[in-house]
Amino acid sequence: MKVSLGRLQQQHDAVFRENCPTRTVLDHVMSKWGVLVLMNLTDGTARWGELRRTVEGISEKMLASTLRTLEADGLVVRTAHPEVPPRVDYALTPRGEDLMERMMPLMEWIAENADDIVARP
Amino acid sequence: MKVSLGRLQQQHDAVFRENCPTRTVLDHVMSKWGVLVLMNLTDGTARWGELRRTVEGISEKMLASTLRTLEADGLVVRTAHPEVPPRVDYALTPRGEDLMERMMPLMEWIAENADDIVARP
DNA sequence: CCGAATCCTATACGATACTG
DNA sequence: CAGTATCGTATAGGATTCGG
Repeated sequence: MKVSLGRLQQQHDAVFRENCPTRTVLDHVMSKWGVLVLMNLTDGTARWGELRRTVEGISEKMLASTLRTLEADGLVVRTAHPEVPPRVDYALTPRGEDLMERMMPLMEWIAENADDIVARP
Repeated sequence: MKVSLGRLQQQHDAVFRENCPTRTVLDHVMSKWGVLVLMNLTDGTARWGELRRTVEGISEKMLASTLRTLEADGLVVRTAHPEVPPRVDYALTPRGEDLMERMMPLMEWIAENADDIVARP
């Protein structure tokens, strides 16, 4: 079966040019930690420490940096509660949820096929 | 709207554990160059030099390494023609096409929203 | 509890040159 | 044409400490 590029095909040239904004978004969203953080927000709001534990292996530095990037992109929203001790939680924005709707089928496929792919001869 | 993790939800813990094969596949497939190479194979076979030009900005080293990884994962197949001068082309395997069917909607969304995301205040 | 700041390391990546 | 080999750099990323 042939998958068509459709209107992604730009002229008859490179698909995403070097300074195309798509490259930037791609690097944010498809980054090592970006995907995992987004995934862990698909089932609702999560606190900082929660993400820290749930996204196994992430360092505080990378969590902070990833969240800031995603927030700047308008995919994630940060809410700080004026309490002591401080409580901050993160959630997907509508745009973030929109994105994740397209990403979930992909993630499911990867989850289903990962064992086969990694364990090949 | 709420997007559910469905059967991706493993127990009630981390979504993809640290040594989960999914992490590996994720790093291959969602890598900076992996996506772009795969994209450029969705509309059919391409030769090495073709990819080199089409995937704008990729170095020979990264193209080679990316292709080898994707081939090892069984997502891309390499065909060398015994000619002079040599001709080699790359194409998606059935598994690769299967993957790209899930990835295309995501890429289309990103392409459509990239400008908005990058140009925010 | 939620981060920011600092320091340090590994490796991803690019540029170039070379070969069957 | 289709790569491999080598070298050098930039950046991602980890570990730790500190502050609000």
